[in-house]
Amino acid sequence: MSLAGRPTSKDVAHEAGVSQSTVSLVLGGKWAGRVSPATARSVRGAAERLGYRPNQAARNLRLGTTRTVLLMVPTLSAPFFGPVYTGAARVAARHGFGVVVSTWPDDAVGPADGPFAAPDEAIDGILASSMAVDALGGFRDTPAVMLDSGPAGGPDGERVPTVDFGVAEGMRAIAAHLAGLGHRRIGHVGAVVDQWTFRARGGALASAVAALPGGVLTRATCAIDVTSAKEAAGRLLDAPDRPTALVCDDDLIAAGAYKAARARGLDIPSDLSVTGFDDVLLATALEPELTTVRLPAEELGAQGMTTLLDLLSGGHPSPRVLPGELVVRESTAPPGA
Amino acid sequence: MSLAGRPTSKDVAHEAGVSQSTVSLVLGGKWAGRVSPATARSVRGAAERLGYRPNQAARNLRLGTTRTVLLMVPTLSAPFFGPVYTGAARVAARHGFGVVVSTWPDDAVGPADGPFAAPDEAIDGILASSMAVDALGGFRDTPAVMLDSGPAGGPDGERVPTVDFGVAEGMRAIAAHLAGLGHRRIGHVGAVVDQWTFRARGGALASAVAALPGGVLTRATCAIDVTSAKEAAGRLLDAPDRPTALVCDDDLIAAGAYKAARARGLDIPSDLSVTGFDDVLLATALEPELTTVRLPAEELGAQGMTTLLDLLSGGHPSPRVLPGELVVRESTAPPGA
DNA sequence: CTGAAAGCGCTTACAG
DNA sequence: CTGAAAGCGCTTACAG
Repeated sequence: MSLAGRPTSKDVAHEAGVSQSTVSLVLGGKWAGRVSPATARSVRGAAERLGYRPNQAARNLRLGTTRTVLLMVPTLSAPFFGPVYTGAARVAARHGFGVVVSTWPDDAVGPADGPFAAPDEAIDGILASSMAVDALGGFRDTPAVMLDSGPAGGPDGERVPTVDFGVAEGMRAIAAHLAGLGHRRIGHVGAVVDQWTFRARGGALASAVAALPGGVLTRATCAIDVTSAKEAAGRLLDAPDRPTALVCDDDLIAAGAYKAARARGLDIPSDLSVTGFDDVLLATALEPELTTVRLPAEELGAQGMTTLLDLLSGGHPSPRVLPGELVVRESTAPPGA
Repeated sequence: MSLAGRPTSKDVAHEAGVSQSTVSLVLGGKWAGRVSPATARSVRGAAERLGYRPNQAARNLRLGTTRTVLLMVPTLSAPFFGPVYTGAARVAARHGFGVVVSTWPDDAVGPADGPFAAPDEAIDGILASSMAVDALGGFRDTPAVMLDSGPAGGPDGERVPTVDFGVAEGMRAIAAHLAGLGHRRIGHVGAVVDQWTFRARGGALASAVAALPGGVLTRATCAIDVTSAKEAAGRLLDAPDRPTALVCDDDLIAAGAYKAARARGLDIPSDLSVTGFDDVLLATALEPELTTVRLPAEELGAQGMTTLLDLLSGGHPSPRVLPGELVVRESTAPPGA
């Protein structure tokens, strides 16, 4: 065993009484028809006994790969992206890959290579989540998978594998829930963020309300923060024929809508129904607890990594869609209940 | 230039008309007195022109290091740890280090090596955040820095460098704020989590109230979730001589306290003052906005990584304490206001 | 002050 | 079916 304490393939070879090549073949799973089953077995046994783990640096050097994937997210401070990372890192680890994160645009060094600067480390692939259109500009040559960025994924309509949430379907579930309760005048508090998911949410809601007999949709937009959301929701509530339900693009926006309602003496849900989107921790911390659509964030990361690994090994993964789930809590009720 | 498109130190050597060794010496910053300034300058110029970036895999293989640090956190789903990672990764990247995350105990494979299983990848060091005592058991031989784990950091009282928040000081600020408002009967809704930070919070509050003339402290504990917190706060509010202020160990617990108060028809802050701890997004989403102590999570990660890097290069970093900041919002007022 | 050479631990043609 | 050898790109004694 090497002095540093960590056994190498040479040690395994010595222990098993074979050559280093044979060890590599067996442990790399490429021995079929090239090494006798008995030899293979003894190599495995030796590796096990020694607690051998291949040196990734050597492997990477030899293969010219890094076994590192870059996850690009808008921010890690929003509660949504922690789980995305967790899911991605979990499946990456199972395949001996590491995940480094870069946030955008915060950490971008400059616009030289497009929105993103080249990463410090060399990487094998990119997982880009919730990006604005064409954000991937500078990385045309690196295998990439786009998450939560729409089925058209990729700059210039190039085919990039995608994993998305079924947000339109989720929004339709909210609209149906509200319609079933008797709501007809719906207010949409939308996020002014240049991301596919918000366009999809807005579009789905508009169609659903248009298809509803007597349905009327009003709309105000805001940034995804409580103050801005409160102000936008207030505009909707102060209009004549105020809506009986406010559909918010995000749970945090719903928190702002709560404040706007309370400031006007409106009770939730008896005077006003409110819905969110995402189902983050906040949803059950609010009072009343928020009716919203749960988006499986960790699953997005996991499926995204699975897709990227497939792509890296030469596959042609097809687009995936992860359904959202309507979670009915206490913030919705029949109008004037 | 190598075929793959990425220049190597050989390419730089050729471009500058020197040997590979000289390139390595210059770019590694070890040329003082060994290479002439003129040569050094020309090497730098060549590297710049070619856009040379050293191959980390080769460097790691040669040096026997991985330039990878493991960040261990209880979970990435709590809003606190995303920023910790961000801060750590930011300073790591500046030094060519990557950060991999493992959550505990979720991802632990088994108790064979103590609470933590050996990581898949070889690593150079560990950053352990908010761990229970002795959680580091299995890693005695790896350089580690403990974050948010108390100044006594490390198993068996071994000296492990630490970075902590000034939570006692923060809790004293809350107590002083409440005392200044006129509160004497204080209820503590504490987290039943085996972490230093919560013991420190509880201890500091107990001392502060004990030192307050006429001060009376009651106490209930709960898990860090809204339902459990609501129940614990309720017990305090239902006791005779109910407290006029509830000091909560965490912002999420404060959200539960809000619910307990409302369920009893108590207005915040006129009937009851409530404080939180951490200042996560939730604090301003609640109504009224929460008075709390801001803990610089991203700074914790950044300082922790700085400390670990210092340790890895042979230094003896001394413990650091990051002060928290009292943020007074709308959830506190004089009793009976 | 500068260069030739060894070697980190792997994988993969190549030869037998 | 198995082994000897080359080489990935670095850093660091060592020789000059």
